[in-house]
Amino acid sequence: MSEISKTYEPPAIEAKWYAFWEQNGCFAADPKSPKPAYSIVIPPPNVTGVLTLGHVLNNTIQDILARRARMTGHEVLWLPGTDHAGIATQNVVEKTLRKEGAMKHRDDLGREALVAKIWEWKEKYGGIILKQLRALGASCDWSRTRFTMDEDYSRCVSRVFVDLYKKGLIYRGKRMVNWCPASLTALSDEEVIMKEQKGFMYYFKVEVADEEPGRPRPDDQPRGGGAPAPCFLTIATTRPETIPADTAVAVNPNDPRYTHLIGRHVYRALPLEVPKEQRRIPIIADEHVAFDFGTGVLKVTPAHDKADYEIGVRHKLPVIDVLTPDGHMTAEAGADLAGMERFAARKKAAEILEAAGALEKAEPYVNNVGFSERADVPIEPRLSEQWFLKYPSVEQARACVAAGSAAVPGGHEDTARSAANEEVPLRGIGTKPPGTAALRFFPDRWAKVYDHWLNGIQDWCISRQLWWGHRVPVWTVHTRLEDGYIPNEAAAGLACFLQGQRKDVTVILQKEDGSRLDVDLSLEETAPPEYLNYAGALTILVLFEGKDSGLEEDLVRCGFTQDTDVLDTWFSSWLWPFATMGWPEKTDTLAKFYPTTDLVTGPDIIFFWVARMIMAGYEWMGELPFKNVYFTSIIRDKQGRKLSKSLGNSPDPLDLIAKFGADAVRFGTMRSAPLGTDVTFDEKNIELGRNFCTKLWNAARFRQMQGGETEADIVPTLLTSDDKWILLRLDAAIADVSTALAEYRFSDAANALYRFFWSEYCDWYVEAAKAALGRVGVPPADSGVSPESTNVAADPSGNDPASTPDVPRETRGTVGEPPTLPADAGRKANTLAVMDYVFSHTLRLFHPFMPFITEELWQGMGFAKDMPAKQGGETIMFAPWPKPFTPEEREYFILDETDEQFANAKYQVVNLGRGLRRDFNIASSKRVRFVLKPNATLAEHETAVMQILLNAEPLEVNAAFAPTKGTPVALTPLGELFLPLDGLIDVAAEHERIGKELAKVEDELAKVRAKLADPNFAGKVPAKVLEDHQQRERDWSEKQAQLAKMRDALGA
RNA sequence: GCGCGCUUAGCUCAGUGGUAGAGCGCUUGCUUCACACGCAAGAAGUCGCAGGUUCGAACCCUGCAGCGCGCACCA
Repeated sequence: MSEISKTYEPPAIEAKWYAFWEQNGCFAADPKSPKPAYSIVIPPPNVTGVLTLGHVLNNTIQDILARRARMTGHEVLWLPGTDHAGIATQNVVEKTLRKEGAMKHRDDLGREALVAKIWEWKEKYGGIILKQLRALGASCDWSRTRFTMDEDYSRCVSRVFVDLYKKGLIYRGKRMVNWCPASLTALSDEEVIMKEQKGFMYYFKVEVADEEPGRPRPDDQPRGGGAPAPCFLTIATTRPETIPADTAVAVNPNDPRYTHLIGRHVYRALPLEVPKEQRRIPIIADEHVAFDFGTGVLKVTPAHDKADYEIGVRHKLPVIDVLTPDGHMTAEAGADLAGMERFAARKKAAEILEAAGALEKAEPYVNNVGFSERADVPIEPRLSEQWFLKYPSVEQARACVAAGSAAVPGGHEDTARSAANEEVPLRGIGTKPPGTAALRFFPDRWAKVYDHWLNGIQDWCISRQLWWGHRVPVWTVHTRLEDGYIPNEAAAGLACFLQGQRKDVTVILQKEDGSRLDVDLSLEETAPPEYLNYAGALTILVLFEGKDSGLEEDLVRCGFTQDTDVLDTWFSSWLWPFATMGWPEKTDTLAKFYPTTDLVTGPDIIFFWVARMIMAGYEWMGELPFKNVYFTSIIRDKQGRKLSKSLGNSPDPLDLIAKFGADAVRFGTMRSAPLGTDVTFDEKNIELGRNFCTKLWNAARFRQMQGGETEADIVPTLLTSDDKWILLRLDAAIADVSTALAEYRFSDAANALYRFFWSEYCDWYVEAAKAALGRVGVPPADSGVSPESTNVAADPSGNDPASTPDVPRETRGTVGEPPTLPADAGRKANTLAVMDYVFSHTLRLFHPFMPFITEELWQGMGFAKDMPAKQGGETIMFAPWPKPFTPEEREYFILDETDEQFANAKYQVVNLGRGLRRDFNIASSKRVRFVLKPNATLAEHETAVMQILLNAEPLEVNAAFAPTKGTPVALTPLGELFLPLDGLIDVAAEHERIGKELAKVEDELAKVRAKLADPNFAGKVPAKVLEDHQQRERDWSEKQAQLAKMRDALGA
């Protein structure tokens, strides 16, 4: 590290080390490795996507997990890749093509040409986000990058489709689905987002029909109290434009207002030009109708409402469709509305009703409307022919999830994680008995959400009317079966051949009603009676996995056509954990790395992806695809809004990396994103990360300036109280960070590191160490002795004041001015050794969070040289993860609480002295005389440390000090600390100052005494608490006595 | 409607029964020879409200209010 700049300059260093890691295969996962496996699959970002802060958060966490796992001796696979993201990608490319004028509508290009264009686009832009992940430092095994439309992957998709079809879980049917009029495709329930919409509730009346034979008109038949029955019914609706599609009016069978009308008819209000008699629709009774909503009369529109469709099925109502796929009115809606866009038509329909005198009122109304997740337009319930899946392995998926983090026993390293694999009793969720669950969610509250969803799932609509995606692998021909023969000989012949010769091809005969005809065509003569008995429409379906051009040609020649739909993107994503590892082959990779260890993803795709992956894992691998799921925070802006491109509140992470450095972005993000809560993005946090990198950099620079050998052995007998203090603080930090990481509390880990390094190591230890190091650049008094020769006559360590002999170099009581402070060579070397020890461990703790700067310093400071090649010698990536001291190590370094307490007492003296400075307006840069009247013997070294930290000149230690009346003084754990102010004494001011402090002390004393005086307290409190309070009482009262004495000494 | 979460310093948030914390911001003083992306010292909180449990509650329980989210929806 020559020519070290004052600030850390990331770009060159990041590029250098990333290339180094990649070139040296540091990210590569070896299935043959004897090390235990750790694996994680990336949630594949959209192939056309660019990096967002959400990705930064998510992938930094994954990288931290992966990097730490390498350091704890695991063979790590972090598998990267991208998702073809059907609708999103096709939208993006279509939009671009339209903008370029290459087409107006996708039909202008045609399916093949458009798909080719999207592939071109993918090749050109598909790698962007993966490159951006590299800039972040992600340690993915790039050689294994997968794409959900890779040939192998596509084969997996068609394979599971065929498998599910054979299992009878996939079926095609005409159903009400969520239709997106913008993307022109069906959507799954999960792709619909309910949003509150302001609109109107329209009340309109319809005339009850004039009578059929034998029935009186309603107004001829007064009920009960003699009030005439209405000849009009009033109906409330938010969608008047669908009136032309109404095929009934429904009331609750138990609603006394309307029971007498059930079975009669009304005249539908629209379209006006249709003769009245053709608008007659029945009044039916259905339990679904609520008494108290609207007027209690429901218009039934089977074509355009899910619930109405079901009513229609129950009552065998006709279906009239008045909406085109792209959301315009059809001719059936009537001349006034035909061709209009649906929302314009709504207004128009209301106007028509009003003009006709049928509209009673229109009240402002807020209701929830389903929106298409991608296109952000209201969806239409629409009756259409789609493919559906009955979810597989639902019961296992429900049984496997337990509550997470809270149940983790405290501990380091792998305790928490291995607990997940064992049958430890965990806090269960819902009805699950503890111990049966194998999968844990962090934070655990998502388990409930997951469970709730699984409880009520509906079949999954998996077909999409798009072109970009996996085409449904089903070829069909429609024919007939007559007298046991299929007239379409070519098709029959091919089907027969396939069923007999091609075990990899599934041939299914389907009857008109959708049921299967279970027949082996190759054994025609022994066909079962069912085959011979059935005559009628027949569909031959051919299913096979992967691509087979020869077979496809044959199928086309014989009149088969492939289904035109593609599959929902998630129908491929749910296979991600094993389809990326070579399934269905039994690969080494699967054997070693499946099931994966952790999954890190956003809670927004818990249903889309997580739940379905769990089912797929059980269904095809027989076990869970991962052991722990960490749900990331959602990042919001300062106004609490989600970050989004359209709002313009989404900073480009690449800009942030360029401005602050990748490590700063990573650290800042992690520090501010706690487990389980949303996080507000603030560039200040990234700035903090940058500042912290600079601090780390400079602390390293300071160490380098001291010279000396790197990582010399520590001589325990030479350790000062400061040395022992920092070693113990390091020990605590190692434990804290390790535990926090094991429990997925990344922000806690980052905070622990920040606090340790900045507030403890830099603020106290480095400053205190300057006493032992002497002045920078000035050779120690006995230079010439090599630093590692620790046997030279050295000052005994300062932790035993009583045994401190005369130290000739230093003047008694007053230490010389700092610039000439001499240092003992042995102690200096030992201090450097301690610094190196702390530094090398700290860098390792930091590495998962800040990979670049830690590698640079690891190599630059020479720590790598001292390690075995594969354990830190080549890169910090494989350096062993620090462990807390063993009891033996504690004993070896002679670490105990006394040293820690003494160091703390010393730092308290310093704090109090600095307080005096402040109170008397003495600049911290000005060296002033302090006098400590000690309450015990102090070693020279300890005095020197306090002198440096106080910036005192001199710090006089004088047990017999007799201050001028009014000299400012502070009570410290090591004695009275005076700040003599020659000639500037203000007795009154000092009197007031002490009076204030005394008041504070007396206040505290009163509080603790009140507690102790309460007989309930002493009687019921645990012994430890009682002792603490008693000690507090003693401390406060001692301080009170001293302060009172000081005040009295000042006189009135 | 059901469920979940949040409410602590000006801001963002830690804090699972025993003396209220951090970062940012603010105030004051410092070009102290690693670092002004820094150092030092400060000011600043009836811990959302009301009850309860307890010797003791920011913390546990109950209720309420406000904010956010998810699920289900009645046209």
